Amino acid sequence: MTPLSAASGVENVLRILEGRWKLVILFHLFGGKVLRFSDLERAIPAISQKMLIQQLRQMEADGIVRRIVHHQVPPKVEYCLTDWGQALCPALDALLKWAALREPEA
Amino acid sequence: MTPLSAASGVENVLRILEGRWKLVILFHLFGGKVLRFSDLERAIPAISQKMLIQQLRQMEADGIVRRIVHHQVPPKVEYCLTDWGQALCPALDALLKWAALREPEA
DNA sequence: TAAGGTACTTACTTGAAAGTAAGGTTAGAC
DNA sequence: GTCTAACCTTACTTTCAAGTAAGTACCTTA
Repeated sequence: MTPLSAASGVENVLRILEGRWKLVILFHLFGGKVLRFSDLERAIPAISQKMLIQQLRQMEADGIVRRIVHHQVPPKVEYCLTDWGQALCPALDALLKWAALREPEA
Repeated sequence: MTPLSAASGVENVLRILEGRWKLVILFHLFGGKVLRFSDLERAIPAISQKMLIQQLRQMEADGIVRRIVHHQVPPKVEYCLTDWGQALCPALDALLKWAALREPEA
């Protein structure tokens, strides 16, 4: 395993997490929660509809979010994490623990 | 711990890793290696001097890289990871393991 | 004296991500 | 008949990281 291959493996992971709003969305869905589009809008007031859907679509394409459409009028669409998405939790925890290791600066 | 505070904790970590070249540099320095500026240039041929130094400076400011200046002519400057920087290794491993969990697509 | 090695700086350009604002579809409620 | 709710789409602008290219300082060696 060369430095470059290891780096690109991690880069692929970061690319999944890197959108401006993805982590916020992720943490709102952690724990098996199922939320409607409008629930997410309300939960994240600063996000625009365009960004919300853009991030959700990317996360869906990346396989961490599942989109459930109920064919109704008015529309009802729900979002939740896939199993793989849920499995991110411990890895993110490892990052937080690492951050906590930092020595307080002088 | 709200979804927003957890997300921003992780965002702070990602900000440290997010530069275009930081992970490559990081993996070149993992394992206690000490490299000169020119060693890194040679190890990462695609990087420009400007980017190399920019990323190194940011990593130094973030506390994951240590810069050692030897006052000589021609100049000699060495870079290595801080203890905290080394401690990133298991956390990045957790991300790689998560990536490996992904089910092969149908 | 001039050529070269090392570690930078500086000025300018480019491109992708994010933000802003407005429009579109559908069907039942009034 | 037009209003509203819910979930988007589209067009345009802004911002910021990254890329390119050239220059600088310093002493040494030929």
